[in-house]
Amino acid sequence: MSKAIQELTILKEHLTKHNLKLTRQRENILTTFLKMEHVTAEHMYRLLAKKDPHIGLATVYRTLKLLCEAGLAKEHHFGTQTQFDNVAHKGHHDHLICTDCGKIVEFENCQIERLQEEVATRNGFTIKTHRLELYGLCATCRS
Amino acid sequence: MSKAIQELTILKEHLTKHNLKLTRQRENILTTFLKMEHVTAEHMYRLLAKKDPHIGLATVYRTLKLLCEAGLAKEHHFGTQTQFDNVAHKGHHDHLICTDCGKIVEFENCQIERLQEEVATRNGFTIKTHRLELYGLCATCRS
DNA sequence: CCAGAAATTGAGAGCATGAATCATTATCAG
DNA sequence: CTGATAATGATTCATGCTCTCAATTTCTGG
Ligand SMILES: [Mn+2]
Ligand SMILES: [Mn+2]
Ligand SMILES: [Zn+2]
Ligand SMILES: [Zn+2]
Repeated sequence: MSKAIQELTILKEHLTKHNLKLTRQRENILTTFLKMEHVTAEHMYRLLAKKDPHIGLATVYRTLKLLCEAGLAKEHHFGTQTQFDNVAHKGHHDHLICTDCGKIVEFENCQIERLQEEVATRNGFTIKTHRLELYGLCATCRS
Repeated sequence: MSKAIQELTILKEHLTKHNLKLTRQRENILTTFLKMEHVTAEHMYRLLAKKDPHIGLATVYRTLKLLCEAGLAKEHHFGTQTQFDNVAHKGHHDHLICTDCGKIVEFENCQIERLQEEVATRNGFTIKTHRLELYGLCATCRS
């Protein structure tokens, strides 16, 4: 089973479970979404408008939110931009962001995660989510 | 020298250095700002409006930005809210945020900071800033 | 294969935050 | 004081996203 089909299956199951319908727009948005790592709603809208000039911006926003609910996407707020992250085949990770060229590198560091838990426990908190973003210059932009 | 006077001095020096003027509004905003740890522009606006109903919202935004430039405040984006943090007497710190009651706890963990540097170096990045926020439930809201 | 209930769509209005505009007012150096 | 210059505040604008609603599409089950 190819990855794209597997993700379409996940979406279909989510739709069925919530009495929602599979539409041409939802399929198109998923297909385009799966081709990239991170994408903004506006960017997706412009990509889709090339194929279907009548796609609505509201539909793009609604569907990206739907993909989050189905567990296929994850929303990240980097600076002023809201990026949707293709997470179906990824575990948890945080991000390094180049403030010059916008390059995004994903990383995972379980030592940091463990220390976060420690901090929370020490303060009587139970962590539900966290957000760790490192902003700076990538190797290319530094030189 | 009291803390409030010390901070007024810092602001005055910043103003002089940049050919800016000390106004009644700027003094009032600083005075109110120094009384709290974290505040939003809207909240500050409502507090000030009690004393001076003619204060402009734009002035509040402009002055909070000015306080950031003078090093007295630091802007944080928590969820959808933008909080201004009274940092004159604090070093760098990150935040634990209760998603139920909104409580904010500050912490500092140099082990995490060091690991962040390591991650960046390993990926060829030079960190300029970072953002670490832990969201969850505080002890009170958990029970 | 329908018919019809229910969900979805897209155009545009609405909303929230924050920044720009600009005529009027306040500051402050000389 | 006075004049150059900066600041203010009412308002409009910009951005990013959500809501509204009439028209359309989906899809179930007879
Ligand atoms: Mn990612
Ligand atoms: Mn703080
Ligand atoms: Zn770069
Ligand atoms: Zn709480």
